[in-house]
Amino acid sequence: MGSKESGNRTTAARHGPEEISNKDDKVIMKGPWLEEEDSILVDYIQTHGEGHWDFVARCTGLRRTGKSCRLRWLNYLRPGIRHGNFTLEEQLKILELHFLWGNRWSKIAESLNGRTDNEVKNYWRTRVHRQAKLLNCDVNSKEFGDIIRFVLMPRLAEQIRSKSRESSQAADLVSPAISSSSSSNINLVSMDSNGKALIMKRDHTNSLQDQWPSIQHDHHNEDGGGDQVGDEIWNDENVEFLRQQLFGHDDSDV
DNA sequence: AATGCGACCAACCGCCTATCC
DNA sequence: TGGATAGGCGGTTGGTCGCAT
Repeated sequence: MGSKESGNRTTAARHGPEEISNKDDKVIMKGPWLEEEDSILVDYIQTHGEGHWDFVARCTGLRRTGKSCRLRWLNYLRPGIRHGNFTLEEQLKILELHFLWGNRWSKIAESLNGRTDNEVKNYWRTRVHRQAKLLNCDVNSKEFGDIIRFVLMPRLAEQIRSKSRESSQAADLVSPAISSSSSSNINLVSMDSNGKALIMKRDHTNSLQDQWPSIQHDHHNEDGGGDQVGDEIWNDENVEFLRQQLFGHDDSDV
């Protein structure tokens, strides 16, 4: 995901696991997993299947807790896991689904092929929180939620559409964003010819799905993904755009 | 070259729920 | 029915890296 480190990160190579005695005086390992531990776990699960994690930990002789084995498998070793940068579509989907479901990371992750809840959560807590801070907003505030839904998301949708057009791909991606559930009306957003957001009040009787069909992701990269360098929604251009929408002027000191 | 700082992310923690006995 | 246990999930921590100074 991040540009700083990616791929098969076995941190134990740099800083090994630590032995801890638990309350039963059994030694358990904590910290980064060793490659050897990984292969033991993978071998076991390929033979016996997932589940019964405490049993797995005991049977394999891994001095890990069942929980630790489960986490390592689900977040790292499981087949089909994709690491690397989120694509624009994935980032947009995260914003959309977070609006719908809140911090239901595992539920959101289910909708993103090969991504883990941990990755989605980390994305939200690093990127989104940071941008909220830069915009002087509380990430949980209605103000920030609105600016994401009514300004950033339609803008991204348009960017994705143009990109799809460019690459001659079908791109029936996103319809206008919808307001927070706390509001009695639903705000519909579109953009004027200058790219300025137009926020309109809507009747709340229209269903969410009617107004904003789900983003389609069939076309996204299945073979490793996250390779679209530069597909960062929080780029300078978009952040500046958000600032202008929020504060109505070019204020890069905010 | 050394240092400080922010970003990133793997792994752990603690709570909640489901299941079993 | 209720206690024990395992699994699942969201929140948090801490190590590492890259960049700025």
